[in-house]
Amino acid sequence: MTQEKKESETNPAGSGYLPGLAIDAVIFGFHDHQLKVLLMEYKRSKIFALPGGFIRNDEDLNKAAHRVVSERTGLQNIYLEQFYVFGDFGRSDPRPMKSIMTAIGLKHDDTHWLLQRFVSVGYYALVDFTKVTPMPDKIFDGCAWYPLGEIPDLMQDHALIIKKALESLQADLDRKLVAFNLMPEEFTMNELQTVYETILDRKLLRPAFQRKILSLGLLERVAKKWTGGAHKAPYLYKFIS
Amino acid sequence: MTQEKKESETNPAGSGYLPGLAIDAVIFGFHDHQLKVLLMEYKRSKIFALPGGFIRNDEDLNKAAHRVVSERTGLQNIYLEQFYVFGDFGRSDPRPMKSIMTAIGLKHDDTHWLLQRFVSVGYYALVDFTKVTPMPDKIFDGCAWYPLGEIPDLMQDHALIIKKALESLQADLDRKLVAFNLMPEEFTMNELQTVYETILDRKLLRPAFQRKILSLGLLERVAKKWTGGAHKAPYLYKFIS
DNA sequence: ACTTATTGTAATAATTTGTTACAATAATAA
DNA sequence: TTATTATTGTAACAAATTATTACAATAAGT
Repeated sequence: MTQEKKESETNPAGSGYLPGLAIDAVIFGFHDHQLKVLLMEYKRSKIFALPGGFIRNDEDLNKAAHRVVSERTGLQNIYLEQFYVFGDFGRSDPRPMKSIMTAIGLKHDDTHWLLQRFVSVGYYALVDFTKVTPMPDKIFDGCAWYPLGEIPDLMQDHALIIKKALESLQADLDRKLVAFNLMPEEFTMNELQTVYETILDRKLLRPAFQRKILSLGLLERVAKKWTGGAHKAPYLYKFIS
Repeated sequence: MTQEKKESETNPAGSGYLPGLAIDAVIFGFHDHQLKVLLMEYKRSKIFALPGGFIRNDEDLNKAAHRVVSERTGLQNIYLEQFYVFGDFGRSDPRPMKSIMTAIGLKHDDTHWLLQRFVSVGYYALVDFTKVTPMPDKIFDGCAWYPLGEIPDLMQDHALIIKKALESLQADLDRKLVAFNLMPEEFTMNELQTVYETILDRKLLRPAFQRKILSLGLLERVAKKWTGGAHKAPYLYKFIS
């Protein structure tokens, strides 16, 4: 099965996939007190890009997005949110892709489907950093986490896509309950607060935060966590419902 | 110019337009104490649909959406918001379109581009009802307003698209300042409150609403309005910024 | 003038959010 | 063992926001 599909991803006409339509995924993880995103790299030419993919002729768009994110993270059942469609005429600069295709020895002329105009549906994903195994694909031989403050130059409009994804995440933060998807199974209140503060890019007051979060009734106290620090041990919480 | 474009919209291959990608617009207006949407009707077979269109090869997606909405309303500079992409495999039932094409004598077989799978980008528009001149298109010979409570059966997943559009509008209502786009130049506080109540589908308290809206500092008092009613005359306001 | 309906806003109550304060630890050092 | 230190959990209070009640100010009609 995968053989055939991968074939069609590199054939010149792109048969088997919806033409002109792509998915770009901004996969957020939290680690080391930072928000990070998963980026693909074509190492030879140091070209960076968001994880992306195409939609099969018989595949739901949202299913395709889940597939793309699963293929890069190794995870199933990921929290995914459509946030914007990037459809400007000028967004598809074919040059970086062209130089990659030349470098990997993929035969192509200017009519190769990967070099045409693409409209791209932007999704953001929230994942438990500790569970992810970054996986390269056919075209990009690197796949790794980059802190939001240290994003390298990206292909096409991918920097804008990340910016819009972050803005959407910030807006969704209290309307939905998205932040929990970034946490491991068990976490302290302080860790959760740090995630909120990092996403919103501002400090929150500890007592107010704790009161607000606990009042949602979504957290269950698991046990105390001995951190080894010279102070009272915090509770561990886990998400219920 | 328009001649050529209209030609390409009905030719069997759909040349000149991005393949497989469409725009559906939920155009909201407010009139007679009701939220209404603009619907297209093919009168012979009583088939109803949302106003929609396609994206030209050299056209920005958002520009295309503005064009689509302008063509149906006669208005320029419309408030438009992308809200969701509808991309399920099963959403494109070709039968209604087929029967219309037969009825209008458009030659086609099953490979005609209008009968293929489409992914559709959903936009909602907010317009001043009193300024709109509903305009039919090549395929649908009717274009008229329908109150949200009296929407007829619609093609494909267009009922779902309206539902999602309304949910997005509700969510955007206080984060952005969208409601003003539904108002005429000058309006009373009561009229504005009715719009809010209709969108949110719940009653609001008059003093709280007035205080909140005025505290935004976006409204200017114009003059009193003599309604002819046996009571104090309300102020008229207009939107400043 | 008196009545009625509705407006604009003041006054008060309830709720939510922001801030300060402090007792309860877990480790380390005296 | 007993301070000392850092951090946690939460109470207590303050400020701000939002909800509710109340009422004077009209614009007609009676």
